[in-house]
Amino acid sequence: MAKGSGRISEAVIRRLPRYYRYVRELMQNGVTRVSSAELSKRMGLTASQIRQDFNCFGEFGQQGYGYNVEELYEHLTRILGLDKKYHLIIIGAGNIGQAIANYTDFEKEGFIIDSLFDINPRLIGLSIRGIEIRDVEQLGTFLQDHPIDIAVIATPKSKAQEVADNAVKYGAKAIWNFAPVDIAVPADVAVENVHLSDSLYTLSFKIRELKGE
Amino acid sequence: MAKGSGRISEAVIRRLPRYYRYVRELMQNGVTRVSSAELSKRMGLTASQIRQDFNCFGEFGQQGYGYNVEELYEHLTRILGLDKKYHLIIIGAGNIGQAIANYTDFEKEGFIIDSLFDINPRLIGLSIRGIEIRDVEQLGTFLQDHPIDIAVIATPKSKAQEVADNAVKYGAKAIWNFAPVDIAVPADVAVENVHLSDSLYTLSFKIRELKGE
DNA sequence: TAGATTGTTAATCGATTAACAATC
DNA sequence: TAGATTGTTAATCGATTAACAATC
Repeated sequence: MAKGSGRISEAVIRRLPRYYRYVRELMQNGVTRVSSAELSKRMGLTASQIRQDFNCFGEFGQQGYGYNVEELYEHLTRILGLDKKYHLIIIGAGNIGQAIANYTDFEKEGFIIDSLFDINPRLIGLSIRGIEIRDVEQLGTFLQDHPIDIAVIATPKSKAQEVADNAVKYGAKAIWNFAPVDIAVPADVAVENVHLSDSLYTLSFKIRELKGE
Repeated sequence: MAKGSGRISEAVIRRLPRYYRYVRELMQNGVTRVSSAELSKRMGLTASQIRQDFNCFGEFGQQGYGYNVEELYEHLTRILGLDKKYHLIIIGAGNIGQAIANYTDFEKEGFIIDSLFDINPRLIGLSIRGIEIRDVEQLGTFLQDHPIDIAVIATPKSKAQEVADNAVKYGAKAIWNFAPVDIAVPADVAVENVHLSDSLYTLSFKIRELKGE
């Protein structure tokens, strides 16, 4: 099977952004080369695993040398699809929706927020960083004129599946869901469920566990 | 080895909050019993895995009957440590810090936010939902008088490790980190790194993958 | 060249799934 | 009782780690 064409396991996918972060950091610090052994020490993984992971996508290193940091960074950028631009909308302009809209780092990475949507008349018409909050009723009309890649779901859980379905119907290729419910999507749509409360509960679990109860 | 005392794998821990959510939903819908087969269909897991997972913590079911929903919910609540109260502080009162402070659901679950902290003089002295924003310089003094369980890190990444260290020094048992850097903590402290950008990058990865590129 | 480190195969480990006796 | 479904053991699968030949 040709490199880069095989199905990548979820475990590997989860590690990719971490590699990207660590290698970017090295690059920013002016480091020009790194071995899997050095990276393994920094990241708390085995060198073996790092080499296996990279080799899912190609041969990025050189025997006796290691990896060229800049090259590796470029590979990871491309693998993650971060060499492209993505158009987003945020559905739900409450706390989370606004926090994401205000977070400028995503835009620097090529994730462009085209609009927010909400059901609340007091919010509709306002802008966040110049991004207009529109009536969620206009979602379909808007998407017909402005094709998007990613719909961010930041509604209460009761509306989450419905607005996600709508976004998919109008061409969204991915759902980034912050509502505390698992969103179901067709097989050709990507979904990431970010469950903040789940994350918090694992902390209370671990606190209890560490206390030895 | 006695039930409930063995080391629980990370994979099981990640599924626990999901079980909790689904079982709570069943309970709220008035369902009184559920079999592992029914739950498996709803959650997209195998019935075998569900039974294995539950049996890490005890024997919650009954042959020929299944699981009593209310009992199972109580077990999961206790397992996750959600039968207790937790005191939190939020360090960094920017977008994410404020969004979390405004999110009232956590409080309902027993996670009490005692204070926010920031470095910005314009924010210090303000309140969010009655929770005061204090000068981050006062973190140590505050924690000496108000012991906390969880420190939420919502600072820029350059300050994240430093404020986490400080929180741990003054008795924090867990770190909930939203800064885009991996926080290191002693072995007796729990940590959850919530990397929103990592999550977003897996979406761009998957979009590319689904397109078959 | 000699030393270093990769890419890759083989071995190990752990997690998931299947099977089924126990029992409600 | 007969049917259903658990708890648990055994089998399978996949992911991680170890080892090492290839090679820079």
